[in-house]
Amino acid sequence: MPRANASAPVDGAELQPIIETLWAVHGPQGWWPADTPFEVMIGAILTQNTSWQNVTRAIARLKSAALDTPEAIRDSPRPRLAEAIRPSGYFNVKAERLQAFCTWYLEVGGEPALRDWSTPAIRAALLGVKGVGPETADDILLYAFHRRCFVIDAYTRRLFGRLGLVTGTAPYETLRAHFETALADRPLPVWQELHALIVAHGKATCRVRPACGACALRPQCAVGRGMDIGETAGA
DNA sequence: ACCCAGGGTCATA
DNA sequence: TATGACCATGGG
Repeated sequence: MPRANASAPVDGAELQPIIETLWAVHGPQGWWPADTPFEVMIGAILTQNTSWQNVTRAIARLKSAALDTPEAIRDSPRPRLAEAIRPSGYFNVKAERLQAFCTWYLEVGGEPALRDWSTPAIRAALLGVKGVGPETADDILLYAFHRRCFVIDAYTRRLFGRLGLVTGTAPYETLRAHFETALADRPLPVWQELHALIVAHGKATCRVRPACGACALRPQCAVGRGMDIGETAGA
């Protein structure tokens, strides 16, 4: 089985034309879709393995229930919080995660205090909160704290795995290191926009069943050129 | 009636 | 280290 050069790390020179193509096709995304940094953080937890549309419902319900501040979420009876976020799915699990997060957030002094923390310090602290894993932490760092952390999500694994630039199943930290090296000399907005563009492309084109016929990246894509990268799923 | 969605934790080997 | 079970709603 040809592995399509799958162990090669992402390279800045290879990344640039991909960014330009995605930008040309999907346009500026303006992520993260939220009004405040705190809302970004809540949304990052609510969107775990869940469509964003369901998350917007949950956030609207949090606002109507006056559960849109860290204090209110922390102090709410858990069943009441869970009911408010019901549309996001996993509502019992996520209610516990939101409260764990808000408890931590208030303990450390919120954004005013966290602004002065180094990126690795915030990241380590976030990962210490039960229910915050690497992707959620990097969402929060990139879009709420404006730090240059690259988010590895299912869309990123799928797209770049198919492109043949990474092994899609590689450990999170391996992929993050590859992308962060490739983006090292790029400014924050490029990091934010690239992740958003990857999601847009993953929804519109590089879906589970890919629409290669309509894909602008096809010429530079291993799957688009008909290579087998080990996705057995195709029926 | 499926499959999928901007994951994470915990138990098991 | 690496799988698998579990969590649960709403759209295609």
